[in-house]
Amino acid sequence: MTECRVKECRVKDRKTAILEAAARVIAHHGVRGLRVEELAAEAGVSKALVYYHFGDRAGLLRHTLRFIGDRAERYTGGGPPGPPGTPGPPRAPKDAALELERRLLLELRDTPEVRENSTAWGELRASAVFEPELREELARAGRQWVREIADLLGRIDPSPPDAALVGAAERLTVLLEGLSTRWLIGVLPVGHASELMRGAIAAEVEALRLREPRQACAVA
Amino acid sequence: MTECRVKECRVKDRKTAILEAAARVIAHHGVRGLRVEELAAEAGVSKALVYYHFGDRAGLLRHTLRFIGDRAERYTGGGPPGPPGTPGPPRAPKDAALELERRLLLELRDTPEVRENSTAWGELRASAVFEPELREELARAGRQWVREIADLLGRIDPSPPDAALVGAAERLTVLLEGLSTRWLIGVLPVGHASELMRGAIAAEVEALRLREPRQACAVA
DNA sequence: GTCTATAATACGATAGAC
DNA sequence: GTCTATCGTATTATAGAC
Repeated sequence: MTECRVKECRVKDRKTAILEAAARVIAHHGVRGLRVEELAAEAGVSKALVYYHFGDRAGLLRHTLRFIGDRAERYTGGGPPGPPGTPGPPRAPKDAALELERRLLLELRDTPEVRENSTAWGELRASAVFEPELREELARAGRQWVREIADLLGRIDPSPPDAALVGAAERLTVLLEGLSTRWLIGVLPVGHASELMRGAIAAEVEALRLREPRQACAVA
Repeated sequence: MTECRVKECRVKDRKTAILEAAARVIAHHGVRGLRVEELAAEAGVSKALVYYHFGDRAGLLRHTLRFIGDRAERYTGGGPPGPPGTPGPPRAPKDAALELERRLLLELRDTPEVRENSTAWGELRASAVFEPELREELARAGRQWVREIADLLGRIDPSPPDAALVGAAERLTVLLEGLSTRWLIGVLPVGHASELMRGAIAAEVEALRLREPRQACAVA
């Protein structure tokens, strides 16, 4: 089904081309602005082919959500989709704390790839309020993303119970989504968003450390 | 222009009726699903009247955003719009910490009013990524909301510099938006969202306290 | 699998009377 | 300020050939 045999991998099957175009169009005009005709033109195929492959508009959105999630999974160099992001250093697992910060800040860089992935993901997430068929995929991606962040937190400080790690991870990932949204809206400069993210990481890590208060002042 | 002279205040001018209907319709079908015809029917007026009062669809959205913000301002019993919420105890300023928690959790209650306001606000916020004319109002509301939370944080602990209070407030309000979104999507039970919010408040308050590390263990 | 052509209609916006 | 009637077109989706 795919013709990808040459080094450059330029020849894609049209189904994939449609999904890539969908991500691009959604990032530029939103889910509401997604016209099947425009999408087809962008992908270089006919309108009818879109319906052939995805049934209807809703099916297209569902597949696009999954596609974006999978793409981010490869891009972040790790497990999760989530509010997807983009390339980054080929994964050098130095200190867990640094890796955690790297992972979370990966989604807050003003590059075309991050913008496109994050904008499209944010749009689809917002649509999910009214399109229940998107929820399962969102929930799945969210869980995976939380799990990964929780594991990184656990590598920084293994003492807290898993529930506490997961709670912190949930807060950090949800905050990231919120920051990303504000950034993309244009009411929050991306640098400020990163700074806030760093602050939250620090606060959460500190809070995890303070779970055993006796220990807190022992060193002092 | 308004006929509101009887105790029940039931007779509203049609412009207001349109805005209320807009909030309702957006909460039920999203900005994407807002059809001017349906809105008019919901408000009990003609389609043409909507255009007369608001010019076009975009103008309608702009005014609706402001309307929802103002309504939340009254509802929360305080200053801010923001990810708007609803009624609550007629504002008993007990302890600042409790007031802070009350304010933030006000937006995470599963009542028809909160759902409607939050859903509509979330939709309009998401739309703002592609409709720049909504940004100014969103930024204004966001600043006001942050200011209020920062002030409450300052009442809990006056020692940190204002920038630190504002940073914490920004994180808390952005997190609230994210939690609200996830709740409304249906991937996060409202009780769990509240729990996460409380955890974040605790972490931020603690982090503010630890800004002067020498002080931290003095009491111990 | 992929295309062209077209059906069917939903939707935003306006004209003009009252 | 408010209505009814209508216009023009943008969009989704399908039919049917290749």
